[in-house]
Amino acid sequence: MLRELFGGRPVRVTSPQGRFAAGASLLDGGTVVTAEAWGKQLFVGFAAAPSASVPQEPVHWLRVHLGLYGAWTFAGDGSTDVVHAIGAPRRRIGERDSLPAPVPTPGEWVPPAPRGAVRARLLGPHAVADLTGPTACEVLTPVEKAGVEARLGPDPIRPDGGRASLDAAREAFVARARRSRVTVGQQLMDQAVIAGVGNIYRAEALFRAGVDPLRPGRDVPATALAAVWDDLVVLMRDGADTGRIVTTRPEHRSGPADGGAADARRRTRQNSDGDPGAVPPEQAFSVYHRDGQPCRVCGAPVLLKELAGRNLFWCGVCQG
DNA sequence: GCTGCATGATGAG
DNA sequence: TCATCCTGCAGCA
Repeated sequence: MLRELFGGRPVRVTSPQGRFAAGASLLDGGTVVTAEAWGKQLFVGFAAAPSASVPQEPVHWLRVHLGLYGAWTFAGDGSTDVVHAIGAPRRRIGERDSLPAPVPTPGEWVPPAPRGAVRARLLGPHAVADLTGPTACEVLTPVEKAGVEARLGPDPIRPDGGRASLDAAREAFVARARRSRVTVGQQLMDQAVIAGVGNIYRAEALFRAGVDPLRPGRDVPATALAAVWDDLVVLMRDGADTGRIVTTRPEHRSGPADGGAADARRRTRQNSDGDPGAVPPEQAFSVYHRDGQPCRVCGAPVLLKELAGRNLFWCGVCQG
């Protein structure tokens, strides 16, 4: 999307909040030539100057990691149809903040003032992207970027998994997880083991595979780990497509009487919540944030335990 | 107005 | 294992 919004033309890069001022000045006036993701990291490639014919190799890479509360919010003149936000904003520019209505004459579009603590702002002729609250926002050289990527595990969303092939990526994940007696629950959160999995996918993928998250990685059968990988390939790509995480199987989604529905809505808001066609938020997860409620499959109460500083949710029966 | 919480990661001890 | 970084918002007074 950043490519669509800003690609090919010089982009103004600023740091309204000020904490990214030095990096912004390095990028300001450059051209976005590519944007790619590896796990939770976003890399935006900037070429120094626009050029009509010569293919542009990035000289700077903007590395962004949203972390827990980082978010992108987007606004534009309406000439490009984009989502309003990515990440953890409880607001959407297009909803509450209400953008200036699409201007009939795009040339006169004026970007809205930055709202909140905007670390970085990318501004093109027709659109603006504001970054708030990231864990990481820095400018890297191509060599530094390669160094970051070398430390990341395979990524189920990437077409080749970030390895020679998707099969090779799966094998790398399985072998790495079975190398250690660290619990598989912790390993799924380790970006060097597998990139891109967070607390939701960790809990949900292990539930779907019937794997006990507290089991040491080396004791989990390779077939089970391979199944977890294959499942994550489907789940995470679907999530990337829809901008929304849904991990329940249709037959396990309960009706409106589902306990804790309001609670689930409050605790994890996602894109397109409220969309009549979408799976309602209180039915999107099997175990995540469902502690104390009955397992959708067996009825046993969903368990909660703090593991390495993060909440782990699982069913002690289905994942026993 | 204040407090606590959140889909993360890092560094000290 | 803990503190710390960072931000916005729901839930409270």
